[in-house]
Amino acid sequence: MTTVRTPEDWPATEEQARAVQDQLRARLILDETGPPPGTGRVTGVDVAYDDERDVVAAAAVVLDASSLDVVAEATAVGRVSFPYVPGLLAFRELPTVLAALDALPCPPGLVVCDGYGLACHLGVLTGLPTIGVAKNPFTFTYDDPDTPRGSSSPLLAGTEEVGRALRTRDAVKPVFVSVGHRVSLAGACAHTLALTPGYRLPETTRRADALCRKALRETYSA
DNA sequence: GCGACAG
DNA sequence: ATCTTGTCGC
Repeated sequence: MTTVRTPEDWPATEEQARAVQDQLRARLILDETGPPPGTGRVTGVDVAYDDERDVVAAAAVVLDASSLDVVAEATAVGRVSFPYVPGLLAFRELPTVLAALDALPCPPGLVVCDGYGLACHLGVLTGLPTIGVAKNPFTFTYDDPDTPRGSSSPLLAGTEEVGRALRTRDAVKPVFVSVGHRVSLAGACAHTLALTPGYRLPETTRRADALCRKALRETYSA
């Protein structure tokens, strides 16, 4: 119910993919604050691969934003539709993620993605508010944030701030938060902190990661 | 030009 | 992402 999928969104070549991404960029909404952290629902999405068999499994796990309890979940399995090309991850991951989101019995609320452009791409395609939380800085640079949880520092592409390195646990490697669609960077960081009461990574991505791995396993045992 | 790089 | 054992620590 949230999917918008047209043929031109899923190009076969790198060149076409870049052209599609350039088109989608114009539809990004970056002037909204986003939903208040701790309210409504928050959904994590993730995918697991079996490159041997060319299979990809995606999961979407919906949490109550206040309690962080799981209120719904769905999975989808498909074929790998695009190679891993840094900068074009969305074309590899999103087809199956969209299928998993479609299979949910309720609206997902805010969606949390692993990685950078994924959240932007998914947000534009679905209209949903999205944010990105990555485990690595990719090609960007940053200075180490202060030790306490909640500290952050700019994530930079040259001099442009493209996100924040955000400490979610005292003295532990930060996560890398970026905006997706319809949520400010400050809002994305606030959501990330609300989703990390006990671990470095957001509960959304932890739950989605576990579920897509299980879905991939069960693809063979069932 | 080459290498590295989210997942 | 995935391949992979044990190990240190709360």
